[in-house]
Amino acid sequence: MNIGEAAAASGVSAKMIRYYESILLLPAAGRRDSGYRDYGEEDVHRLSFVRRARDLGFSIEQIRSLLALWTDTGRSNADVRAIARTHLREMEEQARKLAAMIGTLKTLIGSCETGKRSACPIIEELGDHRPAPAAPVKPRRRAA
Amino acid sequence: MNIGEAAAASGVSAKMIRYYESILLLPAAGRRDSGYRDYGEEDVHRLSFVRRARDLGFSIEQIRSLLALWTDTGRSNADVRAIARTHLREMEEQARKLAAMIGTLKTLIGSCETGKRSACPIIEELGDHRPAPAAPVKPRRRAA
DNA sequence: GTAATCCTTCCCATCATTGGAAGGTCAAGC
DNA sequence: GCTTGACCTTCCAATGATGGGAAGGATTAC
Repeated sequence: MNIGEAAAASGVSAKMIRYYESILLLPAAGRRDSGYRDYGEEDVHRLSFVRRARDLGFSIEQIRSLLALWTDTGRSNADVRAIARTHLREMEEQARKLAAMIGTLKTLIGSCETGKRSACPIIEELGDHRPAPAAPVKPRRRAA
Repeated sequence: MNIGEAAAASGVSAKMIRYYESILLLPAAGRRDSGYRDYGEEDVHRLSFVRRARDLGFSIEQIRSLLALWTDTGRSNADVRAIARTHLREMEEQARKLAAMIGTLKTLIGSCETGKRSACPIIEELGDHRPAPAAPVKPRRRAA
């Protein structure tokens, strides 16, 4: 099958398939006389694997490792788990930060709701930390 | 003060300050005879505003709107809330997806933990949806 | 006066993905 | 046959936000 069909079958766009091939995430596809790339069951299978991994938020480099483990029949589950755990920690950290941002925003929106005109804390909070020397300013040799 | 000091005072890197100016997020800074950019209290204030908004995950375009509202003394709290709420919804959606991914990954890691060699579900799940004709592959003439 | 540190502009890289242009190929209808 | 249009090819560029670095001028501490 050609790249368009492989794309439809795997859920990875043709653009992305070519890109993945170019960065050597995927082996170079076979070619027909016309120059068209030719894909088989196995290829679609691998593409689907990549698609699922991307959906789970794995980076290309992580997927590269996972693919190697997948292909390598001698891989150990421990190796796979290690990659997954690392990624899990990253995602949990990301979730933590996101939750904090959401909390702050909710608070601000809530206060703004009840506040009167021109006292919206979203604006005030963002802008009015004036006394802020804020950052560890290395004095530079005087100036200002 | 020059750009380095403004950067330290606001928490926005000099690189970013120049970038923000180039995309017209910030007004062009005044220049000294030397060509150096010159910043004052007001500028640092605005930079801090941007910094805080970025920390809350607002996009540059959203910050552009917020800055306009901030500058505009006639702005209404409702406008500000609208932007904040939109952003909040986006973040909550993002958090939802992230939580789902984390849940899936945790399950996979957990199963892998107890599973025996070469039966790691992380690999199996990702790859073994083999019976997959997977997608409705109509003979030809289809888009991805 | 000199050396160190700042500043300036400009270009490049990232990460994953999409868009488009220019041109070749395939499968169908007439 | 020939046309049509969907498909494929490669290459180049852009996105968003940021960082890295080069080349050269300005400022400042000593």
